Amino acid sequence: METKHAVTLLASLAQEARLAIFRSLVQAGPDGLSAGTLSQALQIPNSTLSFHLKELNHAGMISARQESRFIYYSANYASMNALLAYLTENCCAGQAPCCPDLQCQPTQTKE
Amino acid sequence: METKHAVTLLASLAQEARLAIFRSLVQAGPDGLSAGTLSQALQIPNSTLSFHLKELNHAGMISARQESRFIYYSANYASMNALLAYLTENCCAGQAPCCPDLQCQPTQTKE
DNA sequence: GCTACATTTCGATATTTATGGAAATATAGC
DNA sequence: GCTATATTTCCATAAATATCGAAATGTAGC
Repeated sequence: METKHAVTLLASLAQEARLAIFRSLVQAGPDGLSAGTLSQALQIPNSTLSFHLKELNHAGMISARQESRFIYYSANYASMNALLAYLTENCCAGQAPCCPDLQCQPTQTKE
Repeated sequence: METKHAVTLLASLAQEARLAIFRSLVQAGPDGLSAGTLSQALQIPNSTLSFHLKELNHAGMISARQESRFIYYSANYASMNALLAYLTENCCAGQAPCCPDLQCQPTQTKE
């Protein structure tokens, strides 16, 4: 992953409303939730929510699909994984287990 | 973890220079690197670097320790783990394996 | 094509964040 | 306490981001 992309992904999550949106979608699973459902559940005005959904979608953190008059948003698990792997990449220069706290064991750098 | 703290942690990483700093520290391991070493390695002016180190430190993403005239900064692995766990918490409402892509298997919500 | 509903875009404003030179502060050896 | 070095604070400026009402756009059923 490129650094700039990682920054974009992180920035898309580094905002209270957007983090709440993303976590709701993570918990909702692959089917996701409609914009209206999110607006109601999180008590965010439509225009504000739309702005944040656009940020997350543009970053690639979530996906959108149209279904009837609704637009369903869902978490992009692949992006989340790539981000987590990037953050822990080459931890301690590969000298495991120097970071015993790490629950995740992402693969070493591949590119 | 509280939402606001998670946002602070994410925001501390959502900046190109800071992400580079953090990843350098992750790779350096528990001993960390001095401010001067980072400044030189990443080609960041001292004042700018100091600003970013403060941000990371204040967020709790890194730690600082004085040693002689140098200040060594190191990645806070516990914070990173907590953040990763928070992001994937209660994924798909616990209906594994609905998100087969997830490499990480963080514990379910505990609080 | 009219109506109803879902969602986004526009626009103006307020707030936060990033940058880096110069000056200030801290630490240590002599 | 003087000198050298490491790091931070101060400051002014520039740039990016968040908010949300009102208006516009899409979608579908009749």
